[in-house]
Amino acid sequence: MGQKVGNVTIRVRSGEKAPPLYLIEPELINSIPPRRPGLSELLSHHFSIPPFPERRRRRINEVPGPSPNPVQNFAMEDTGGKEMASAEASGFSDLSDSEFLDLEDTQESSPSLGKPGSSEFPKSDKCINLPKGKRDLDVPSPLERFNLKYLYVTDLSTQNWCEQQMVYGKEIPDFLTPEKEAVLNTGASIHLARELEVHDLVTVSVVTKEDAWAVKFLNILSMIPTLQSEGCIREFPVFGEVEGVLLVGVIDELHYTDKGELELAELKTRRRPMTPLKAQKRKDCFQVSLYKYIFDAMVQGKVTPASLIHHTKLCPEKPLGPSVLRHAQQGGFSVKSFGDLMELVFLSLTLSDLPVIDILKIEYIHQETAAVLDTEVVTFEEKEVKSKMQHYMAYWMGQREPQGVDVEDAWKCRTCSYADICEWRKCGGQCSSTLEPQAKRTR
DNA sequence: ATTGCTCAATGG
Repeated sequence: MGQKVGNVTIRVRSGEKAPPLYLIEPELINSIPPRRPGLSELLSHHFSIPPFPERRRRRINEVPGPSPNPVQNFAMEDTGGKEMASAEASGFSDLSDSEFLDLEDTQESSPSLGKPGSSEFPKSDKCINLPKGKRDLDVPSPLERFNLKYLYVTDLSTQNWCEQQMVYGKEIPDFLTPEKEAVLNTGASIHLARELEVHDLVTVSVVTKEDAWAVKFLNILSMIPTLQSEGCIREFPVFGEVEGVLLVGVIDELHYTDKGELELAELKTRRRPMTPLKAQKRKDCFQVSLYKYIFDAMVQGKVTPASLIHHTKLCPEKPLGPSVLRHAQQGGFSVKSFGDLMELVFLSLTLSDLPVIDILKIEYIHQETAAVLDTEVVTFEEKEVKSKMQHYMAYWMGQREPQGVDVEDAWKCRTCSYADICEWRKCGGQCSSTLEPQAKRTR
């Protein structure tokens, strides 16, 4: 059950000596160029580059599945796994509570991140009278119901597309048509190829959650200097508290422009050579806006180790696993515990003279031809983004029921796996069965 | 789906 042993990927700058072990789906192997040329060249080869035998690996946790993986197998340290499991099961352990006493710092230093009243994390069952949002305390919030300690950025952008669909996706595993799956795989493959243009990937076996996060931290530590020396970095991890909920994500690409502005570039690949619809753009704009919001908070010191620990229930004292430790030392970081590394990341983020993100750019390209279909430069509207986030988080905190799409967006249901069972649709879209008749839309 | 019950994203 709880054994989370697995592998995660670490980003290694090109030119390192560590023999790169690429984590690639077998079917993606052909898409990996031998000398990492640009995307267009890659695509022109129609994914027919000879495979690299040593790269034959799947991307992530290889464990489950009928056929035993030839490559991996992390020695499964049961102790680690079970410790975690029990810690998680208890939800809010007294132990972790005691470590959050200095959370005031977080709050004080983060006026814009997390709203004022957000110190009211569900403190065990002590929050008998939660005034806000008239939430029924007998009913667990969606966050609790799904056992989520944090959300992904893409959870929120999916929520922007259709909240009801996102909810169904959490409840029921999505059923994808082969066509849809192929589109997603191609998209993932293109993104992977682009990532490999700027760095190699190496596997690191992890035993604990702390290890997995440590790898994320190592990636941040190695990417910041690259970025600051005018390099382009891809797949930069971000995390931070937003409206009382921890949001976790990965920025596609960051680089400085000729003018010295820090630009976020998000690539969206499309099956058909059409410009994206408004709804698609709206969702993608929201996604990159969230990235900026979180990244800015990180470099401004508003994302503290304490807040991360608070949400994730990670244990700073936990020693790093051998594999992770090896890579840390290889990177020149003299750290022993997970907490050490976390502090180092905090310092690196805040003391590297990283600016906030100046430009948000989204590029839509055709999967088959790599033709640019559209380029969107997003204006970051903080107020708007924030109010959207509040709206979405209100659902997660159990302060309101989920909503489906508005009538004019009903076309989205055409490709939705849950259309047949969708309660929102059954109610004719606007009426929400259990809610007061507030058919007014908020968007 | 690939795999989750947390190592996010892939697209419509």
